[in-house]
Amino acid sequence: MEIATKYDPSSVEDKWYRFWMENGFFRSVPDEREPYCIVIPPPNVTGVLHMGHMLNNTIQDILVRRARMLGKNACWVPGTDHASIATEAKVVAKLREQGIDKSSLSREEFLAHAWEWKEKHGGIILEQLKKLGASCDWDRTCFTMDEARFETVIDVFIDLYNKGLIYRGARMINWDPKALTAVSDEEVIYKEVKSKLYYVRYRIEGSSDEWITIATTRPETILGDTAICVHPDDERYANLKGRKIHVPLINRAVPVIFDEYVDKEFGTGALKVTPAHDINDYNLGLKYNLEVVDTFNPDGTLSEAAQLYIGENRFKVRTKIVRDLDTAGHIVKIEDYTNKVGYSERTDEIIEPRISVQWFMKMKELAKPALEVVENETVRFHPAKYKNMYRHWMGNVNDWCISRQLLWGHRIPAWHLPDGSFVVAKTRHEAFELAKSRIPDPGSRITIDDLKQDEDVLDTWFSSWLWPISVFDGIRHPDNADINYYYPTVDLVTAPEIIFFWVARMIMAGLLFRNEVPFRNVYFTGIVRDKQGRKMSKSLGNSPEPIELIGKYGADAVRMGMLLCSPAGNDLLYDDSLVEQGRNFCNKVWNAMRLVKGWETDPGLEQPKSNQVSVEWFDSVLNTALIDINEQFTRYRLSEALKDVYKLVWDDFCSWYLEMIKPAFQMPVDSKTYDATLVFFEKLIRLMHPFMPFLTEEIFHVLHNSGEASIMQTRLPLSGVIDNGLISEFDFIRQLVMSVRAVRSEKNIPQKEQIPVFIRSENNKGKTGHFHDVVIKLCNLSELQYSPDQPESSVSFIVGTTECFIPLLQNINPEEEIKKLEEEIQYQQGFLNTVMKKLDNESFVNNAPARVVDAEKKKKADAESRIAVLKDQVNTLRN
RNA sequence: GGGAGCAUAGCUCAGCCGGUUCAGAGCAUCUGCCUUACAAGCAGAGGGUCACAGGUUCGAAUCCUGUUGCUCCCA
Repeated sequence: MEIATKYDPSSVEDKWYRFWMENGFFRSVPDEREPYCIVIPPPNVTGVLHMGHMLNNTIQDILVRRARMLGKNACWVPGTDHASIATEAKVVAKLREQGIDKSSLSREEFLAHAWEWKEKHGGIILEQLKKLGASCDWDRTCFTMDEARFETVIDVFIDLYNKGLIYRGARMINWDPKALTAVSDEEVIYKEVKSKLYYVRYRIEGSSDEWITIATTRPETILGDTAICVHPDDERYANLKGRKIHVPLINRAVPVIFDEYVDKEFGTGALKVTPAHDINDYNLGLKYNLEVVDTFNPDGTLSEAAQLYIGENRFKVRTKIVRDLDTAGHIVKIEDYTNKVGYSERTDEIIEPRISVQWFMKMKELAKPALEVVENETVRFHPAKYKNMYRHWMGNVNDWCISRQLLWGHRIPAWHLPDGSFVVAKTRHEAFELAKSRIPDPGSRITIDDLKQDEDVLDTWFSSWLWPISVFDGIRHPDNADINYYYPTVDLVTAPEIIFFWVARMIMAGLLFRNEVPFRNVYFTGIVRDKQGRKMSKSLGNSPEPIELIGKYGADAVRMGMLLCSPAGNDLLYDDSLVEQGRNFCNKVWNAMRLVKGWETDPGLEQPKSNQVSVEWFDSVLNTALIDINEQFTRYRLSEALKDVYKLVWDDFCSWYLEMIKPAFQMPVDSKTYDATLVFFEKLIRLMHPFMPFLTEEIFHVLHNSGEASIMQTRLPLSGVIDNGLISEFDFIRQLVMSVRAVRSEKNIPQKEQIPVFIRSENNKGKTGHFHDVVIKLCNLSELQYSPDQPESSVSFIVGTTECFIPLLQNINPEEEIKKLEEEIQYQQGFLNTVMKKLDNESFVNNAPARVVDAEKKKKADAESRIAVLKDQVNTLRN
């Protein structure tokens, strides 16, 4: 059979993915095995796969496939998130393209469009994950707004409301004037912007020319001022007690209040107070019972209450009011100023603090136990440094604003009554019954049609936080077989930026509803950046298209590339060269298979000693590596694990082992060695399978025509006996071989040309042992002999403390050799000096552990003997 | 303003509790090879005052303090 010299992923990947799906290898149902479960961080239905998903899902797939091959019942639950703001924005944009205005549609009509959009685009990202090789149990695919999840969310809302954890109230919230909705604190991104600090003077009541100057970055909110605040200890303003101040342009008289909140050093030390438009001012307003004048409309234009500039955009008004203030003689000066301004994560609009009636969830009580389980490592973070961040946040949580003024989402199950009160219930009917029961006078005339359901929907994270429970329907059916078996899940793989949005809240939900954490480990991936360290973004155009990348290099190569350079929690600077490295590795493995597959065996051939020892050696190397790699996994150092695999396969297996046992051209190999090699190869591809599922499945089948079996069904190789003596014996051989090669390279001796090597030995006893023939083969030697003397006209080198020679007829320049030797002597002498310095130091000898002192003594002896040998060489050359 | 983390080769990083010929790996670079598995390859080579300054110690990349620079989170 002809096998191509290059591995072609495109010809095998779809084939094997179909094979896995058709055989249901990803399917998991509860049984007697130990469960291993991961729930996917559900990507947005609006999303298409980006590099962050690639990294994240590669890691999950590696963990799941590994668990499966450890004999666990592995279950990876996929799904998508309805992403209310993002999806609604997309649907609105699409409708606009069709000339349809959102406001012209009823709620039901809009939702019909949204669902249509979801059905059409919602599955794309999951199909893309399949290209990556994701081994999700697709039969379990969930959507945060499918029937079970929807009902779950509503049930939870009602439950928490009844428990008093959810309340409705007027609070200052972050308002997105573009999306026309409240957003949570976590959805506000603070950016540093260059702006101006305006010094504006306000006239003091009862005088014609007494003024107080305040500094503000937001002059357009002046119309909403209801107080001036100064520090109680500020002598400059002590005379203002009991006086009133006139707000410019509208001449509203407002009080002066004295509060330590004011920073005397900032600006003029006097602060204008606008309770409707600043969170700190709002708090001052509460404290001093100030009037609240809301001068903005929801869309960020000025309202009637502003009296001036009504209907105009807030930033246009800023320019205008500054001009008008100046004209009226109120502007004292304007300074450049840099401050931080909050932007909406979704729309990039500047957030407007706004007082509005919203739904909130109390967080303090929930935060405490959720912090506790991370502190005591019931939930472990990888890397652990995120514990600090988590602790800090959990100690300072505010109540969670869970209502959004959107249509796409879980509509809040609250029903408003004509008298302004409301009831919370699942259906209109239940709400009606509840409302009736609450009204003391049964004769009061409300009808079921008087109930009006709350217009708001819930924050998207209000469904996500239930995800590890809701995917198993554990809220509606708390005792079902799935939830009992799979919950708590084992690992969660996610980005550190959603540690509070999502991770913390899932932990709270888990403890609240199941009295058990949702997962044992959280693996935080880094952010995928470009080579210059910039975030990947559409606007920069610096993100490769993942599907194209897979098409070009193969899924296995991309997976490897993603992982190779991304230790947990570190950002990954993406570069195509990483994926190329992955592809090259695939090809290397492919060609190793071609080599082994091409060998003929001869049953009559006895196994040479050198092959036997090579097999024993690699067996020990492999067993050592298996332990190391397993250790890397238990520490969640996946990137390191992959590097170890890479070295084991490329260096130890291909570069050394295969070269050691490789038969001469068109010669057969003995069957013992051949069989051992096949066993090694199979162990290696099993070990590699979680990282590179497609290539390993292909090789698995090429190696033994496996038919309907899959490598997925096999177990990871287990470590066996390790002969450390043999390993260190080979370390000497490796150095010897490398030294001979170095001489060849230096002296321009072609690899084809056979050369002799002599090893100095007084008693003709060899140091190469069973590897004798291996050395001859790897170095292409005509002979390898032991001799007490140095042959005529030869170059020498030292391996450890052993002197070796290669006789050369030409190419020897004594001067050059002497120079090199003397450089080496100098280096060794320097080394010896540092060792001597330690050994001459009495406190070192007395205080250091014996083992360390002995090591130094050995260093000394070795260095001395090497120097002696080198000096000897120089003398020989001189004569 | 509050908190956290990082600084080691051109790049990305490893180096856990101080001691292995400790200054490492991969990539990149340079040199020589199309050697019958693989040029997506093979062999070899060069490259770092471990940010800076102190301290602890027989001994510091590793522990402590300070300085500088960068990054992230929170307000």
